[in-house]
Amino acid sequence: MPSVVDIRNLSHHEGESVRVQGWVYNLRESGKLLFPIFRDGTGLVQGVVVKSAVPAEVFERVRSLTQETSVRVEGTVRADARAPGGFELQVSGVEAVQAVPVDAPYPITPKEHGIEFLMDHRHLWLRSSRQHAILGIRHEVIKAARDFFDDRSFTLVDAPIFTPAACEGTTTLFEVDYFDDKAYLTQSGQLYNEAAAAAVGKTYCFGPVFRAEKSKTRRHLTEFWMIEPEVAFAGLEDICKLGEELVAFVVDRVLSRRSRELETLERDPARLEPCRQTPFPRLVYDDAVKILQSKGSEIQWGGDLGGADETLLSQEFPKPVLVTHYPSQVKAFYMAPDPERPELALCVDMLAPEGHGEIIGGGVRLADYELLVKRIEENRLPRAAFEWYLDLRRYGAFPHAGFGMGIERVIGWICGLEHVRESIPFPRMLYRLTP
RNA sequence: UCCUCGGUAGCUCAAUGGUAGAGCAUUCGGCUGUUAACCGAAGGGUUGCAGGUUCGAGUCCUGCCCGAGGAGCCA
Repeated sequence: MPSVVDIRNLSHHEGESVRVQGWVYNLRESGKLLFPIFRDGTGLVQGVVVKSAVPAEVFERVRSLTQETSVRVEGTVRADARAPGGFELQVSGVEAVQAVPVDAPYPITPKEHGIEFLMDHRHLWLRSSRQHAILGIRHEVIKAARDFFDDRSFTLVDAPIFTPAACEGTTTLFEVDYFDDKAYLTQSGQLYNEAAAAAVGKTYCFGPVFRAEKSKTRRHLTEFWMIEPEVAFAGLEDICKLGEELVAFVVDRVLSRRSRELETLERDPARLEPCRQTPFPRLVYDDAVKILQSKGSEIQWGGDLGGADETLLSQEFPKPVLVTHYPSQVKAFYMAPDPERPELALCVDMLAPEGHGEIIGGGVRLADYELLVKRIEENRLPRAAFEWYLDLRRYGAFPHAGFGMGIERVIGWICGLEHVRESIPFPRMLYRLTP
């Protein structure tokens, strides 16, 4: 029996008899010729069946294959300029593992579909070449981000998903029953990262986070994945550098290893090319506000950047732009103040080009016990839930900084997606929980 | 939560208040190199739900449901 070969590797088996296992992608017919297209997750290959060259039953069996029927195919690999990709499979036999019934065909045809229909069939939509390419790039982005930290002696310390209290405001928390108590799904691993940093110096966590924001925009998910480094004794400049090096590293990896996927997505690599190199442009908040006002934004000093502001600003630069020193009032309670201008926070946001939004948010953490207690009270946060966090300021308080990078927005930017929902296999959004 | 747009065949969409249609998909027929093949034919409808106006409603009105885009919100 011929050995199983991945479609991606068929070109190395020219002239050999091989077996392919996968699914029927499409079937074209031309008189006494059949052109079934098979996919196996590694690629697509065109099969060829000539009626006069095979037993009638084999011809008939291929002819009756329905879209997405799972199959085992045997045939000979041959080079042919007329085949997409230059190689095709001269089919000698096919076995339908499960034939998709004629009266209940595969719903996603190789034609146009609306977003609602596609999202309802997300579990099947993933099989399409475009979604397949995005899955490949998502894998590469995650692998690259982890390699980046692993290669720099960061220790992965996983943060919990059930948490007793909010890292941020309480309005955006998903509450769940926890036996006789309440718990919340984490919004960030950040507070736990600070504990881990005191244990291992340089740490990161990577996992899903949850935000019950009733946001309905192309940049928002209620469940998304964040990679969050935290570095002991680091300052703002240290993590700005870390952030831009991370992003440049990820972009470089995708450009060098996933050019085929970018091509499938019709994403121009030239748009990403500059982002392989650091440094990235930097702006302090004061200047960002001035630029935005000169561009016609309504923003006033002291307010946070709106979605439109972020887009406007990002369009000024070919690379991601780092905005630092926001007013403390628009940032989280644990942000350290700038010693020179205490009304500002030592924080940084990185905005992706082309309006893909904030991809990194972080800063220097408040190390001072008294000030942290004051901030917790000012924000009306439940003190008891933060006692363990305050311990980090009682026992060897240390300056430290870190950030979180939202994986989906990075993928959305790199892939040039209209909406982040395509950057995660099964998006969770305001009005979508299935499939 | 608010604003805007939408819901008609499996899909994408048409249809002055007057017989509900096309393309694709499906099935059948034709074609020995197709490239989202092409050509011909057939089958396929509770027009999101409920009520109202009207001789007559896919179309107008009211309410509801679902979805999309955006806003607010969002380290």
